[in-house]
Amino acid sequence: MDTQRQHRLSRQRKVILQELCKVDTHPTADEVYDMVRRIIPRISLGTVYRNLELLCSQGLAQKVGQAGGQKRFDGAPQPHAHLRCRLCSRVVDVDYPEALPALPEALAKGFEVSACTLEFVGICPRCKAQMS
Amino acid sequence: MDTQRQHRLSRQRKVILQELCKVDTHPTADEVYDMVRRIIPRISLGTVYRNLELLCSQGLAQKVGQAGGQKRFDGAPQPHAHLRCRLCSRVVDVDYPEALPALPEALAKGFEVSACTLEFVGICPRCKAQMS
DNA sequence: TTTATTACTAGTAATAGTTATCAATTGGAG
DNA sequence: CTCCAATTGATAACTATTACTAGTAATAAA
Repeated sequence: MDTQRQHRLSRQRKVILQELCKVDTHPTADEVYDMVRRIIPRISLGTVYRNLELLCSQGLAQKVGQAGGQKRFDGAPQPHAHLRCRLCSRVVDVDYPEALPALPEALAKGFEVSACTLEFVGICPRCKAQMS
Repeated sequence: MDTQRQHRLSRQRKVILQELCKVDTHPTADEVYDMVRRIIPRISLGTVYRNLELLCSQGLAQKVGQAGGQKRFDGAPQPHAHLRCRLCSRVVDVDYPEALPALPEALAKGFEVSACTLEFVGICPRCKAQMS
């Protein structure tokens, strides 16, 4: 564990976070790559991956999406519910009215719980139309 | 869409489902492969993947685990909450007391919602101990 | 029963997404 | 400015998963 390690705010890192926060489409790594390349044309895909991972570990972003599927990133750090399309994998935010549920200590099986994700799965309007 | 396609219950498929249902450890595809190989030594990994995928699509199993991470499979078809370790990726079941939350129609943004996953994320006891 | 058709399998090759490596560059503390 | 660890771009390597293929087994049709 290198908790000592310092981080710097490179131009690349700043732009990646800015662009990620601009959208609520939960882009994949290479969608972020495309967005950032419009500003820093010579940025490399590896840098994008590296920074998205770092931002997640710092709690400035989070990963969403299907287990096993391609990663998608969310620039909103506070927890909120998601709605995922079973067919096209698109993820959209949902304003879940109640607070996200908490887990009673007694059921946590010794885990130190720090977060909770709530995801609804279904078919999005676009895919539903295409199935006609 | 080949909704017409018939399915057969091959020995391989039957054993894969049986073995998956025996455990509550949410194994990865190649953990299932190891389990099944003790019974059908010459089974191929591709067959395991193919059948796990099919079982999920039939609602006889489900995928769990971290977005973007390695797939893990759960032989219990009814929805239930999970507890995932941030460090070792292990997933355990949790007896979440209340019914899983539902999403009001008005917030579904046109999605046809068919499922909901609730996952608590944290550090498992084993990893917590190792960090000392 | 034979024949035709379809689903399935093992084995293997191919793919896609992601991570690791490394020499060169850069941010930021002093 | 000077120095050095953090970071980068480029590319290679890796790993989980999927696709392909020829052969086999199950079911249906004749």
